[in-house]
Amino acid sequence: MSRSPPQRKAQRQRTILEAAIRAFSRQGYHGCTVAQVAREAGMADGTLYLYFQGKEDLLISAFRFVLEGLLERLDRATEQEADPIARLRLLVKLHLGMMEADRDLASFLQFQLRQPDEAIRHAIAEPLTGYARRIEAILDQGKAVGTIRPDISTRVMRRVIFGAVDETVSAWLLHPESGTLSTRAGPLLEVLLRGVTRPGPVPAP
Amino acid sequence: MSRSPPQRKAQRQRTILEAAIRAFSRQGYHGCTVAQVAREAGMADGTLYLYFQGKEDLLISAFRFVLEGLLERLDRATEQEADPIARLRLLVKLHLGMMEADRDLASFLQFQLRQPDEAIRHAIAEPLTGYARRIEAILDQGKAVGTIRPDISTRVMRRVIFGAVDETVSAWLLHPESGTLSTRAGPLLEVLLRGVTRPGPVPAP
Amino acid sequence: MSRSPPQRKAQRQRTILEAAIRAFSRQGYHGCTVAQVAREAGMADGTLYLYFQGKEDLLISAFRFVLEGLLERLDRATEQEADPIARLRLLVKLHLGMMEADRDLASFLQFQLRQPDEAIRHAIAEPLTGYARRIEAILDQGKAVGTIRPDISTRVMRRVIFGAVDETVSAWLLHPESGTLSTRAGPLLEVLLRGVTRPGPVPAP
Amino acid sequence: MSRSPPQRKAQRQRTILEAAIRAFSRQGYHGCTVAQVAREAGMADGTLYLYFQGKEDLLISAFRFVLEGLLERLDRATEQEADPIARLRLLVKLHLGMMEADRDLASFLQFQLRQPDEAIRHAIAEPLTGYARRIEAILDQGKAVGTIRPDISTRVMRRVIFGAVDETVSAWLLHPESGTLSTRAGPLLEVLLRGVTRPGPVPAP
DNA sequence: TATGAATGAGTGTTCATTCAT
DNA sequence: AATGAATGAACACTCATTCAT
Repeated sequence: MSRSPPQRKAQRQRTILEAAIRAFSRQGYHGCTVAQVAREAGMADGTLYLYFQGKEDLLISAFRFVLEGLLERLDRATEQEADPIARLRLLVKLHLGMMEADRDLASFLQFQLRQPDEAIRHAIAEPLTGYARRIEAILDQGKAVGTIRPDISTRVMRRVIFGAVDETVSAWLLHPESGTLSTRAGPLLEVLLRGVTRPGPVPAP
Repeated sequence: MSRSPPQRKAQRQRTILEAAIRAFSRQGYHGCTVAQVAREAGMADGTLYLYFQGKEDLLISAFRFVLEGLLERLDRATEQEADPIARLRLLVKLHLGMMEADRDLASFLQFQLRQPDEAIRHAIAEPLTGYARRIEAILDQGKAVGTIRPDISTRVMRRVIFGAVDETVSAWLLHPESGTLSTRAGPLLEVLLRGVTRPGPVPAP
Repeated sequence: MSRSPPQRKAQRQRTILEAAIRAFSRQGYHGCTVAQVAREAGMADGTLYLYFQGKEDLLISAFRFVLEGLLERLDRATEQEADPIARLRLLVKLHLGMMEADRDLASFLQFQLRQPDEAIRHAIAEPLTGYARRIEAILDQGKAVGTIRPDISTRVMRRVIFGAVDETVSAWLLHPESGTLSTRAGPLLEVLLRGVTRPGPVPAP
Repeated sequence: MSRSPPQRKAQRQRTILEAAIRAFSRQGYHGCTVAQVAREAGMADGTLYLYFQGKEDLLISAFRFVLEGLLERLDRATEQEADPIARLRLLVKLHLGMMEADRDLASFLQFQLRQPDEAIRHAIAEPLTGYARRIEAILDQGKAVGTIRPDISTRVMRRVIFGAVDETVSAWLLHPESGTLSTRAGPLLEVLLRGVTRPGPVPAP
């Protein structure tokens, strides 16, 4: 039974985006031709242009598709958990788990996301901000209940968390032989939560 | 008085690399033509090829040039300091300070470094590893003297530190209006050293 | 009440041709897509191909349609008039009047007719020749009754007349602000009939 | 002996323009690829772009090149002649002679000049106006000395002359078998000067 | 009969690289 | 050593045409 037209169009777009993610992650946005994406999607070159404005639109749409998918899954998974620390644990574990489950997607996100092109950066700013807000909401909640330290700006902590997770994924992609990704969640969280120093009086700056 | 030939050649290469860094940081590696780099360096297109193999060699050489310069300055500045925690503080402050002092260089490093091209990644792996080793050396030293916690793998902690610093610089580049970079060193280090949680018994996972 | 099939088909073709004339006149044959013609005609792209072989056939058919319509109307209007000079006056006035009445059509004829493509030229040669024959018939008739000078080849005179009218229409299309087209018929005819020189002995060549 | 750089550049541009005129005249602007023009000029595709902005600039530049060349030669030839009628004769004869001498150039002018594209039309308007001004100057001069009739607007007469010459050239290009072009100047001028009617009282409209 | 999604050949243009001067 | 004119391979994108529905 064939789907109704709008569903068919959405399905087609999804097929193309998934092909684009695979192609871009393997060869990079600039190292990849539109023809290769089309071939990966099993279509003719021209067909892509029925669904996307051009190559750049393909990249931007792929980012939004991926990021929004991640956010949605994170939200669904963390909404049950009330405790901020537990939510943070969940978020990091899920993030690492999803990256490990789809290596193409992870590679796409880690290595294609930092495009120097202003237009691209602007277009993906919103979903990225969405991710940052999730972390900050957890931290603020933790401050409210007293489990997150109040003396540090939420934004600074968010950057540490985001940067640490990001770097962990990148390192795993570059050296996959060094082990699984999801098992790194534990130690990573331990450092994020308690710092690198042995408990005791902090040395003065 | 003209310099001796080898010095003259090195000087010329340096001029070209600095031009390349400016050009790449502004327009991105792929958004930039060799002709633009040549113009920025005040030479003819063909001249670049007397000093570098091609565009890619230019990028790789620029990375090495920048990274080795950074490492050298970090080494010179931290060699005096014996205490691991103090050295870590110094390293982070210096890193942020150098990025703030040369925005083109910072932009170049943050946004051009993650190239999906395998050849490029391979070529810059060595100096990047050098940076990682500096951090790990400090951490190991700290473990030895007992100020760094021994229960977490050095590599995991290094990734957290590197990722956090990296993300902090990126955020500053994307939102320069939000303040100076070097003043962020204090809170950032505080989080890295002590974690995001309020001191007390850690909640069980 | 629906028409009989052949009439319906002819009606449909006419709709398409009129749409093509509008579209081609506005954007030019090469600046216009088949999709635009279809949209102008209120049909799907593919439908055009049920009535015409392709884009070129559309152009050629449009030319024949327009030229044959013009000829028919000219014939109907001039058949009553017996005097050659009067018929020539009528023909020029009608031509200008028809162009003025349908600017799209005029634009189409003036700017699309001279196609460098050999196949197109060949295909529209016949109706164009028909127009030339009308003028020549009038001139020959004038020669017969003695009002047109016999010392000049009919073909040369026909070219002067055709060229002058053609240029007048073109100039009006390019500079519509300079006035109405039909009022130019009088002076134009005066020049064609009596020349640009003040009456008197012609200067020797 | 090699020429100095500016001469070399101008020479190169000229080579390209002459190749473009040949290619466009044979296949039409739209039926011709940039690669074909390059091949005709004996260069690589990319070389054209060192001298012209693109295909459209090539067309516009070719028009200006041709028209300015024609005007210059017309001016040089007619400047000696003082009598307006004689100058008009000269102008028409020269025009036909130049067209006959270079069939590619004639074909290019007659069939490519009427481009529906607004930008192209605008760009070639100026040299075309120059040609019109030459004719009008002669006519006004004739009115002043009394050999051109004063009762008809100069502009109307100019259009008749221009249109008649234009149509004569076009007809010769389309039917080259019907004879030489320059011998048509005499009868053509006779009609333009004295009209198509046998001398005598003009029939009332 | 009518549709419009899909096709894929075709083209203007860019740009890294070379090499004669 | 330095130049910069010349090259030509490569690529994003268009659009006339087809055909399954």
